[in-house]
Amino acid sequence: MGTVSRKQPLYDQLVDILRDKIVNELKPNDMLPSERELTERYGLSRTTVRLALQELENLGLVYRRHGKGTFVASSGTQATNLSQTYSFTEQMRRLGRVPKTTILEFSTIEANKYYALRMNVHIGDHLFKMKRLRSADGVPMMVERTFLPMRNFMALKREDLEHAALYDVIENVFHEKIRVAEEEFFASIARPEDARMLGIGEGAPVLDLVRTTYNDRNEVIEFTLSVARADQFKYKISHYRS
Amino acid sequence: MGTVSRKQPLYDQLVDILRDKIVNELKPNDMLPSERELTERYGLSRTTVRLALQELENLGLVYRRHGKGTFVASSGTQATNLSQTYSFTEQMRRLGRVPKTTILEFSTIEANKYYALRMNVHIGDHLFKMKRLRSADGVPMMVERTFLPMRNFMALKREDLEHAALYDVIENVFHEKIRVAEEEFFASIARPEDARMLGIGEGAPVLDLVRTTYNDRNEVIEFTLSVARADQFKYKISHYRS
DNA sequence: CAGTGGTCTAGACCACGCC
DNA sequence: GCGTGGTCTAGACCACTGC
Repeated sequence: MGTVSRKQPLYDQLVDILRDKIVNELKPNDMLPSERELTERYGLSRTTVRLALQELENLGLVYRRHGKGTFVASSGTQATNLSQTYSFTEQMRRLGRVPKTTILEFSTIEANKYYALRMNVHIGDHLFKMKRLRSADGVPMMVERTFLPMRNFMALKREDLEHAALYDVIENVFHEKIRVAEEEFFASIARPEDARMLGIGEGAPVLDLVRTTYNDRNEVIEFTLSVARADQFKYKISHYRS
Repeated sequence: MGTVSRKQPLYDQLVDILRDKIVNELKPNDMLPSERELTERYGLSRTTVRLALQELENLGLVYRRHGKGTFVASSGTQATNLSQTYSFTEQMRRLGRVPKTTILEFSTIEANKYYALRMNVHIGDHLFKMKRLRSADGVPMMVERTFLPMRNFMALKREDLEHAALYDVIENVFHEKIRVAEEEFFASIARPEDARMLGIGEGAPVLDLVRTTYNDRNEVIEFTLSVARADQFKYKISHYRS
């Protein structure tokens, strides 16, 4: 492929190249080069090019039209769009609020069947476990239970997290490159323990979130179960018709 | 492929075959036949088999593990990936469930300030208003309150919607081309009226959705407020680190 | 080691949109 | 007609898992 190395799959490298172009050079509804042109320009097979384009489509960055081409998706309106970022600290700063994180618990456990499956590790593998309360402008916003595989974060100490964002520690202290985070969420009602910490009533609506974060070798480096106050979190998504 | 016809792509037909097996014969964490075995059994190339498996993975029906195999995903509620969701009817069909829509109400109203703002029309403009109950396999799933601008759907009758999906009517009967749908959602708890219709308790968790649909001239052609059972809907998105 | 999914190639033909 | 994305083949080698 000439301009790229081989530590990542070729289609992933192409995703990065095109994502850069989309973000920095192109406008919504601009057309991308055709698949055959990308094939030629980067010396790839069409299969590989299409893999990359499909990933960009899954990410919502482009839409494809049979017979016409592949186009940059419109970013789908900003405002309270929480789907563009996944760091609580970053989100709150962007909204002009002052974030605060209180570490309620920090320990190590061994993965049971559930965690082994979700984090793609073996049963019995060691994990860091932490519980954190996140607030903004002094108002409790969400409770997070986070699990990290010890193999990647051997030297992690509670103090590391007292004054830095988790993602900063992951990237700057442990040099793990975060590539993608998958997030699932569904409505629920507050369990008593969570309700107390969030300052809401038992049975108040909450949004449950499950986040899995991968590094550039496709290993799970973070698994977090969050409970967020429903009155503080709203998501926004755009989908394109094909 | 022998056992199948050619009206659908081969990988889609394989999706149907495997989805049937998953739903009717297999249990969570059961292993599916290997890709090479499927290749041989159905006379397909591995590329086509992998396309089908990827679709099943996107639908949340299976998960894949490098070096081990492809397995049936657990959980009764399949995660619905927002970035590829279109209509309720299509979504349920893709999951192999039988969708049904009951029209509870059909009338016309004049837009008040709120609807005028959300739908980008003038106060007093005429709107169709309908309330629909959506079910899958006989289980109530969500209640939708939908508003359509009369200017685009003059001849719309209740009967049009009795046996066709709203989006089909919009596109095929009124020739409005849907370009994009924006969706906002947040956790809530069931209001008494909705709880009754959905067959859940008052105060049970629900997901509130607000959807705005645009045609290719960027006019709002649909505005819908939905209330979905939390135990039936789960959403999934991916974030990229840049 | 054998068996699994993951990546990749170099083609082919089909279906769609548009001039 | 021509350029676009959509489907599909028949291979190849790599990377991971588990015995």
